Parts: sequence; C-alpha cells; structure tokens
Amino acid sequence: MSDAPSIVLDPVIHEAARLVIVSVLNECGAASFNFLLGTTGLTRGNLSAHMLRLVSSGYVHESKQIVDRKMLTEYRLTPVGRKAFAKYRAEWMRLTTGPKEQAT
Amino acid sequence: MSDAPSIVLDPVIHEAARLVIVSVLNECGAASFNFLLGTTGLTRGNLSAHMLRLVSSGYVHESKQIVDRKMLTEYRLTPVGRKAFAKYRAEWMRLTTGPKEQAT
DNA sequence: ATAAACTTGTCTGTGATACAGACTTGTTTG
DNA sequence: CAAACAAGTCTGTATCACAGACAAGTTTAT
Repeated sequence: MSDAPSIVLDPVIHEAARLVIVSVLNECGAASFNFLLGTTGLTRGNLSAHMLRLVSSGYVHESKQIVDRKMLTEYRLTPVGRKAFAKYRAEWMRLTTGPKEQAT
Repeated sequence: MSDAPSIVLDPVIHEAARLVIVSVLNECGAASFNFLLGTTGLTRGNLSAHMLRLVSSGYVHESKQIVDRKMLTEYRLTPVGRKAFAKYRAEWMRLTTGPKEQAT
C-alpha cells in the first residue's frame, strides 16, 4: 500500500547549473553576476537565462546597483526560494536513502 | 585561488527518473521491470529507454529469466554503478553544503 | 568627442533528450 | 485460435541547455 509519483524533485532547482547557483546563494547570502559566472563556468548568455528562470520562479531576487561606478547585479534567495531549496534537499535525501522495502 | 568546473554531477544518474531507479536498486538490490514501472510512474517505452541507458553506461546489470512461466527482467546495480552512485551522492553533498566563502 | 573596455542582456540556432503512445514480438493460458 | 501479459522498438513532439553573436548602457583613456 503505497505509491507516490516518486519523481517530485523541483526541476527548476534540480538542473545541475541552477543547483550550483542556488547552493551558492544559500551559503553566501548574495552573489554577483560575475561571481556566479566564475563558479559555474557558464557563458554569460547562458547564466543570464538561468537567472531569469530562477527570478521568474520567485526563488531569487535580483538587485541592480551601481558600485564603484560600475553596474552590479546581485542575487539572493527569496524566502520562497530558501524554502524550496530546503524542500528539494529533503526530497532528495528521502529519495536516495529511503526505506528498504522488498522489490519484486 | 580556486575554481573548479563545479558542475560535475554525473548526468546519467542526476536525471530525476534515473535517480529514482538507481536509488531503488541501491536499496533493494534487485528490482523487476514491472516494479520499477510502478515506483517511477513512467510509461513502458520510457522506462525501457532509461534502463537501456543505465545498462549501456555499465551501471546496471540486466537479467532475463522465466519465472512462473512468465518473462521476468530483473535489474541490479553493478559494482561500477554502485561506485558511481556513491560518488554522485558525495558530489551532491559537497555541492549543496559547501564551505561558505565570501561572494562578490 | 571618439574609441575602447566593462557589465549585462537578448536572440538565434543546434543538439540532446525526456516523454507519450502506437505498434511489434514472444510466451502463456483459455 | 484468441486473449492476455511482458518487454521492447519506433516515431513524433516539446523542452531545454548551451555556445556564441550581437546590442545597449556606463566609464575610462586618448
């Protein structure tokens, strides 16, 4: 007696590149576009697209400022994003280290 | 001083459906095609394709037998697969709970 | 002022691939 | 022989990650 769809990992977070990004934001609090460029190794266009997806999913907040007379785009997790990441991690753990039932 | 590609999660294992499959095999030792059908919720064709990929990646061993006068295809992780899964988990952990360096 | 550099972003094309569902083959059972 | 079950194969579709070209705004150098 049991069967869940089982595949419930938030695709927005699960994708490898975004998983890196979200993890960094979760640890560092905030990170700039250029910093993320380095940590991910993505191209600019590509990173931009990933950030757009995270922002429009409501997981990340974007702030544009001028620092040192230069444009600076900074990102940080929203409360929703933080919660989603926590849920994703919990689901991942449950999945990869679930109870050992007998398979047929 | 530091920058690794950062995105090093084995794509064969990271994909959500296959992550479920590999996790199940890791816990249960062996599982049949029909059992995996239920736990994943995939269609037969789809599951077949995923299993093919896991088998041809050398992560899963496939055995076809006749049980109760019916065809039975069983899968289990190979030593290579088990090792790859362990590595994947280690990488995932490192990634999602890495050291808190200062971001720019 | 014009050019060069920096930061970010948009757009396009391409390749990979996950997925549903139809059809196929082989075996067993009524 | 027909119906049912197991396991695939095949096709078409949609998504999506990615590289790289180009655009736009700001700042610094000449």
